[in-house]
Amino acid sequence: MRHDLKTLTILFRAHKAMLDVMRDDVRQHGISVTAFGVLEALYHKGPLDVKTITERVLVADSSMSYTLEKLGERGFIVREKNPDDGRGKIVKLTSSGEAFMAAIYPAHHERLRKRLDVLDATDEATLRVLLKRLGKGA
Amino acid sequence: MRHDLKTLTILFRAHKAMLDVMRDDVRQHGISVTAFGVLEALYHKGPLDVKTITERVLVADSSMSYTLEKLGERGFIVREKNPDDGRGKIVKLTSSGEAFMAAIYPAHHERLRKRLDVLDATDEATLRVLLKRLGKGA
DNA sequence: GCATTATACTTCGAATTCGAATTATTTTCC
DNA sequence: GGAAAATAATTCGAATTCGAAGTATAATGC
Repeated sequence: MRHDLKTLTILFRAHKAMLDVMRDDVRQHGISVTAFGVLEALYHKGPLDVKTITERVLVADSSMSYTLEKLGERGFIVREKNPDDGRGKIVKLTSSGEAFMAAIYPAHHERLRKRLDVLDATDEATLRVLLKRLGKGA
Repeated sequence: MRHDLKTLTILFRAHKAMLDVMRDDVRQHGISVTAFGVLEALYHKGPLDVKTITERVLVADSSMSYTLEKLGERGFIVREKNPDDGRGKIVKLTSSGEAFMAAIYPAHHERLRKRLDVLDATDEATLRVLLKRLGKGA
């Protein structure tokens, strides 16, 4: 019990379960989970630089460039030079991207939230504490 | 606190943290996390059919075929027809695969286990219970 | 026992991922 | 104030991923 890695297996399984819900959901709208994550960040936080988005969405820098390119082609975002730091870019939702999220986000949120509701409020809070500790590492 | 999806963010972050530890570790041995997962299953459980491995390793069937092909090319596994079910195959470690795992597994295990040790035994047990509930879903 | 349906696995093509190298800009610090 | 190191983002090629379709075999039900 104390020195096996079963906890990891269970963590990965829970992650996969939630990821699959997300994937099934966003795929109907022709978008990847990563791309959705980008739109979601912008939808909730407003314009952000690429670095900040990447930190939130947890992919490699190069994957983020790819994803932003795709979202740009689709007309959901634009990238502008950051006036405060010439190295960076600011990413914004277009009105089309905004409309897209307004249309699909509520149902998406609802579906995931329902899934989380297998835990009561206390358990959910406990889970957060423990996972945070694990995520931070040493 | 009760109807946001922050718990998901934290879950994904913890998952990513552990995955990155795994990736850094196994990449030094020129192997992917998925391929390592296959070898690990076989190393601990003995010969298994493809379906069983896929359930443990959590990838699409087609990804498993790809991974097994690669592991075969590398001489770490063989696939044999399942005598009890003509549709299936039994996957076995070769002696080379066995030796590979014997060489690298202990340090890998140790590294991950250390990471889990940020939680004490009680917390780890609690985490398992909660994650299991989440993984099962409705 | 034969047709239907389900299951195990593979193949295929396209999308996404990563890591390493590159470019451009900013920060550090002497 | 200029060289060296750090940071932001992109490009590139290769590896891995997925989902859909295909093949082969087994189980089901009539």
